[in-house]
Amino acid sequence: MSDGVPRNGSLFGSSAKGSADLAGHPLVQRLEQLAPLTFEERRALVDAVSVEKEFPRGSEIVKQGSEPTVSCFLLDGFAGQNTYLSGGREQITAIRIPGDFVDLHSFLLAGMDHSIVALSDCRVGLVPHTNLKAITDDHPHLTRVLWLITLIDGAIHRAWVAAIGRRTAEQHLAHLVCELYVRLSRAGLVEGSAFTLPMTQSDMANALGLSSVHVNRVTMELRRNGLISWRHRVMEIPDFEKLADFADFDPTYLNLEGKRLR
Amino acid sequence: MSDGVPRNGSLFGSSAKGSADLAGHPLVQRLEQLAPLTFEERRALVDAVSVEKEFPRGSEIVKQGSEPTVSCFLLDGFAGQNTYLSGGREQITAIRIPGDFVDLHSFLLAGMDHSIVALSDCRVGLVPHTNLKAITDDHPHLTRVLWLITLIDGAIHRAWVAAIGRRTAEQHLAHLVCELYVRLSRAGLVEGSAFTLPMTQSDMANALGLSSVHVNRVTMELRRNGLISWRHRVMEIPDFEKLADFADFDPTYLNLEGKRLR
DNA sequence: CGAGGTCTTGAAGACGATCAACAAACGTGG
DNA sequence: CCACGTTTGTTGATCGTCTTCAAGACCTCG
Repeated sequence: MSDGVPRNGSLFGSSAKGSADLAGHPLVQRLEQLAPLTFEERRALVDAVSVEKEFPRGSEIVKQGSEPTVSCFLLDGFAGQNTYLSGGREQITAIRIPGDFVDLHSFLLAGMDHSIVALSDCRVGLVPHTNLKAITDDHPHLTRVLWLITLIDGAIHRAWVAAIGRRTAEQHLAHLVCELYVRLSRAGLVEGSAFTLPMTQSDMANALGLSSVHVNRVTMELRRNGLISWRHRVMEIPDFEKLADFADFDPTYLNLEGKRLR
Repeated sequence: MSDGVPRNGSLFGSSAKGSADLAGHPLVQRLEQLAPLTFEERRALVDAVSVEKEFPRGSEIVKQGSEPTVSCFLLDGFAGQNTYLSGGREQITAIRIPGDFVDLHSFLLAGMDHSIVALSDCRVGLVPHTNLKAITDDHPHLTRVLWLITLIDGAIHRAWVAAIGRRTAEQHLAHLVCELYVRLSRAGLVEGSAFTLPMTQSDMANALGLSSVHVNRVTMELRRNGLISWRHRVMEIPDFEKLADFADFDPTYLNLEGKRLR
């Protein structure tokens, strides 16, 4: 955790709130997309958030090698899970969007194997690990839903390994755009067929394991073929089916279907 | 779950066992490398295993697209998490060794986004999801350890994304060998500086996202430089430090350190 | 209006894929 | 134990994708 601006006064920070509000909390909304929660579970979840913090674009929200005692929930903005290698090489291993529990895994993992970097200005809710510990002691169902969140992260990683290993650069970019489109849809952040994508082509290159020059060329090729239009931080997808088809995109791994967890 | 030979009579299958035995169960051993367990927790874990099954090399232990009601624990042999794409392309996203809880994630995930394929003859213990459900209802600490196992899997996936995206083929192969060396050491499967690796160069190619021809060339280059000798299913590492250095291998992600979870 | 970041384009070269052929190892049955 | 077929490993030649380096155009924001 580095140079963010501490902030209090979250709309949902206090325990003295009515029950109606709880369903509107971004954390509750996200988890209830996976499984319904009881009032007590919502309460426990909302109360687990301690403070909010803001991070300017480019800043490190969590540092590789550190051992955090809180986990971050992304309220606003895009962030990247960034692994730094020797020789200045870096690789983004996941893109985090509003509503994502960015580093829930740091609750149990010993040390951070990657950084969390703000890809745009970010607003983050902090959840102390002690609170997560309490939740796992008292709320088995809620624990399973939290666990599930990290399992979906794992599935996304697998999809990335397959994409980077066996798809062409063009297909890979298309696949990532499909993934973001579906996830942002779920988060209510797609308007029509377009969404705001604050990442630069160079950020994208770090996510795809390519050079920024090649991302540029591949982007232009996809534009030429009418699969995407990506300009001025706006990604537009004229025909999602066509793009998904080209990318060989199968959304199974995003776990949209759900499963009875209670 | 396909054509395996069902088998009963596990040494630890019955509930009527003495307490001393439990610590020797491979499942217990694996979890206790991460955190100590109470007697009740060991009991619950061992009792969760229903039957054992065997799978010949090349067979599918779990099928992509299926919705398993049991999870598999690998007692013996090597298995690969294999993602199949269109056009016959395939990518291994993780290598499973004896002691690994191969598809624990299928407990909560809706459908399998990948297959589990036997890379050698395998012996597997089956754990019904209903039993895992019971564990998560009654044993918070044990639940956290199981969760942690899947989080380490996620960390391995991240390391693979970084390796495949930003390392040269030579470094990548070296990195994978380092990973296997460390994990097999923990499982007590390294003798001296060598271990049995039942995978073919072609399997390795599927894990590295390369062609088998190139894996062969890279292997020979590493041999020429004295970093590995890999022949007849035996991988030998004359100087692990040297190999780790070359591969830019940092074992943090394997979570060897541990953390207080109780 | 100017400066720094981002995008675009070109040219050259490295890395890895593909195709093809052969050698070595393995396993299976006679 | 050997013969034979199959799988796995090895090598060469050629091709394509993506990288690197370099320079210029375009934005955006102070």
